[in-house]
Amino acid sequence: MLTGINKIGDLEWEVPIGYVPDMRVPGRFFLSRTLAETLEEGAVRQLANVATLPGIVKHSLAMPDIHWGYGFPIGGVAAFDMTEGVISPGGVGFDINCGVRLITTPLTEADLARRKRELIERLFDAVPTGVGAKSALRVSNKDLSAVMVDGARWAVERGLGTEADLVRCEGEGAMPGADPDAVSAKARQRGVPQLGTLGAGNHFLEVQVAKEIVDPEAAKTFGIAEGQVCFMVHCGSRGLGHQVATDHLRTLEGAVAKYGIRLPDRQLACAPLDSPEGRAYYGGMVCAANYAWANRQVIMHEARKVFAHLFGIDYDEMQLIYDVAHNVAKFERHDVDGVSTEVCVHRKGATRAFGPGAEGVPSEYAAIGQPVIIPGSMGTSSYLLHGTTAAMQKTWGSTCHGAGRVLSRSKAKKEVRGKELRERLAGEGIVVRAHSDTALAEEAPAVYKPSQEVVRVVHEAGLSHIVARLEPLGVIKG
DNA sequence: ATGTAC
Repeated sequence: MLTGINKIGDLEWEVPIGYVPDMRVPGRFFLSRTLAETLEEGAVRQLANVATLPGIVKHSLAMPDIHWGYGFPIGGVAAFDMTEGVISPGGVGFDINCGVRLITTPLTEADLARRKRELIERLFDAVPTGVGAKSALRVSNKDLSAVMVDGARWAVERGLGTEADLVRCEGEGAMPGADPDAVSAKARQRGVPQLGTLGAGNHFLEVQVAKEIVDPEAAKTFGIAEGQVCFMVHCGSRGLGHQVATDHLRTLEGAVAKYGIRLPDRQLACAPLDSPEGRAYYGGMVCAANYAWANRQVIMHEARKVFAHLFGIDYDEMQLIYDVAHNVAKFERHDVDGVSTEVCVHRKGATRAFGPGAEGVPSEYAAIGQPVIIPGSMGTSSYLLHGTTAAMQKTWGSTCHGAGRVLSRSKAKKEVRGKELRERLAGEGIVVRAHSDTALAEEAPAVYKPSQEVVRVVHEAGLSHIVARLEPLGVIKG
């Protein structure tokens, strides 16, 4: 699996120039021997292919949850310079701004005890789930334009959250540069009825307990303590983001020839950052990213109401720790050979992990670094970490995003029985609520790389440091 | 991930 790849550190590997033709920079990825057993040769080739793109700076990177994706590998990170560089939907993913947020409650596991099943049922009723899920919100086309520009703020201004929530979102829950004109009527049509819906696949809303505090100082700063019940929301931009990606891929496939870009794989369709096509994709992508932040904000609001009603606690006692994007391209300033330089960082299945003092980290967290939230697969631990200076130096301030899939959905359906899985998890005290047992089978823990191993690698490689481990108590899924 | 296929 690692033929032609050089080991350059305990957990660090280099894909040399020449691994595929026309590489401009080497590839680098972070992986343990254990994870190397499931490394796909195709994903490494994709990492190398990304290194052929114009304007790529330093390295084509991948995190330990690397696996095969559309064009770029999932777990991939790549930065492009502002003059020669390109922007590529394949480097972001179809689910633009898929991401995670983590919220604390004042409850303990004992407080939930007999009402856990009821809580999960109420959450399942309050948050629409499933592929075609429709929202209870009535969003007009004009509202949608505002959502695409203002992101999470749109929801907060309508009473679906607090100002404090916004400070605790990456980029305060919105990115600049939204261009609603770069979002097609079809994308709008898909987005209007879906704001505040969870979706399907690996998306979830999970009730968890902070089982283990690894870094007490950081935990205190983030406001989380051992034994505390939390909940986590993992979802993205739904049909709107998917449509934005699909629409712009088509125009960018045309742009590749227009700008004379040679690609080893047409799935790497891209355009210069400073081109009409590249700017249009960026503007549309930002709209979808902002929609996703509003989406997670609305879902958190609905879940807070359920907790407040069921347990008689105050809305404000449920504090957002942070919200991270793990599928997005952003303009950021980073050190390039000792010079602070603006680059376009693509993170596809990778989480920003800015370290202490970095610009963009909320002031209350500045001494620690930003919170990094890594969801586990169903029934396995999730992790709260913090960003590091090493990540700033090695990976454009990036770390992993979770457990990569190792078994396809079709294989999972053949090998796992959803009903048995649900019963087994119930035996472990984990209440699962979904529309179908088939949907559960596709998301069985066995079809994912072990998240604790992925997290161990980023922790030991210094790309982010573990603050707390969270165990699932109950989960709602599509 | 996704009105799970143009």
